[in-house]
Amino acid sequence: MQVDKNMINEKCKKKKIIVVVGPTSSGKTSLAVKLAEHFNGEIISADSRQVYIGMDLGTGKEGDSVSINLPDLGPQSARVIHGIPQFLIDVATPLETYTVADFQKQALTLIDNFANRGKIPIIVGGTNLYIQALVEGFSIPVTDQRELTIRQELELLPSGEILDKLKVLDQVSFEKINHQNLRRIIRALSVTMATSIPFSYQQKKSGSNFDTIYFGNDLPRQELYQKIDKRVDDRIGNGMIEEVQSLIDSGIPKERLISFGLEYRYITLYLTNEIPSKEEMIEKLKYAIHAYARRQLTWLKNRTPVIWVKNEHQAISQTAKFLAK
RNA sequence: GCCGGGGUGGCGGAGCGGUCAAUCGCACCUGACUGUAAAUCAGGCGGCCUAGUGUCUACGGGAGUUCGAAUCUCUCCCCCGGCA
Repeated sequence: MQVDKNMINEKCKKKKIIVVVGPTSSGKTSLAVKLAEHFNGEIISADSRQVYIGMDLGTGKEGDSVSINLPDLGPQSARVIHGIPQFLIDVATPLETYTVADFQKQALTLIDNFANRGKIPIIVGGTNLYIQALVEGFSIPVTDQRELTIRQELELLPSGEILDKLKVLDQVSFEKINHQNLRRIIRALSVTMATSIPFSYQQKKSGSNFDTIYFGNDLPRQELYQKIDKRVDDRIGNGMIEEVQSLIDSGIPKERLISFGLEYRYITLYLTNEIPSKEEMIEKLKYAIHAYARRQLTWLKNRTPVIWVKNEHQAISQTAKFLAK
């Protein structure tokens, strides 16, 4: 009984955060801005590509680019829409590697800062891993130079050898991760080797640090695809190809751009003639984005309790209840 | 009109007498996911059901040959190229 009471107190102490998720092109940003306006919030972007400076059209950054001086934290780059700032945009160069762990740390810092200023944190973005890591408090296995070196060495080995090693050192990961998925197999092995602790034992959750409500815009699949296609056409018209060209010109390696996926991948392939025609590139890009949207939905479907809304009014009334409780 | 080539699943495209409900690619559907995650990877994909070495309808239409046809023959329809 006493335990129960503590748990309730604990729960009440948790910070409330609002999270807007959903597939690309589903209108997350505008929903988030509406909620922020309505409930005195500020936005943290959870988008693994919008963090990069100079990748604007291709990632769909919106609003005016500004620098905001936050107490204790100093100047922060942000984009402002209708007076609402969005943080964690333009925080790294495309040559730097920005990871979930960076996001987790920076978002946590910002949430504290928001709390001090009486702002409700609204997390919006398509990178579901980032959101889950933040909300559920993933303790992410350490990566240091040693681990990176081991990883690079492993990448040169034949897959059979890599699998044999993993089987010996971390049976759980060996069984859990699909053997074709070398990227994840190698990461599990390199962490295990670098730390001498099986990767699978290190994937802990500290539990939810927050009292969280999730929203997503509910859209029929066909309508989603149409919006995606239109958005691609519009952005091409607005100079997205030129943006990628200028990234190439500024010295970002083609392989790096290709590794970003979607617009950066397909446009780079077109600019380097690996995809000969513009029409073909655009078609492939659209289909790739459809597939990406499906992956996002799969993720959410099986692990996130999303309230799917038809319009912002539904989200606003649900949020009002959530904040009042 | 004549001479060639061709009509296969939502699309592209294999198959050219049996092991074909039909290789493969695309679209589409489903799933995995803890320091690259817009990444990386896996499965499904004619209908039906008691879900199976089950059943039905299928390779432009029709008629044949054959134990057996998407595969051979005839005929009709339609496309493409050449000659008129």
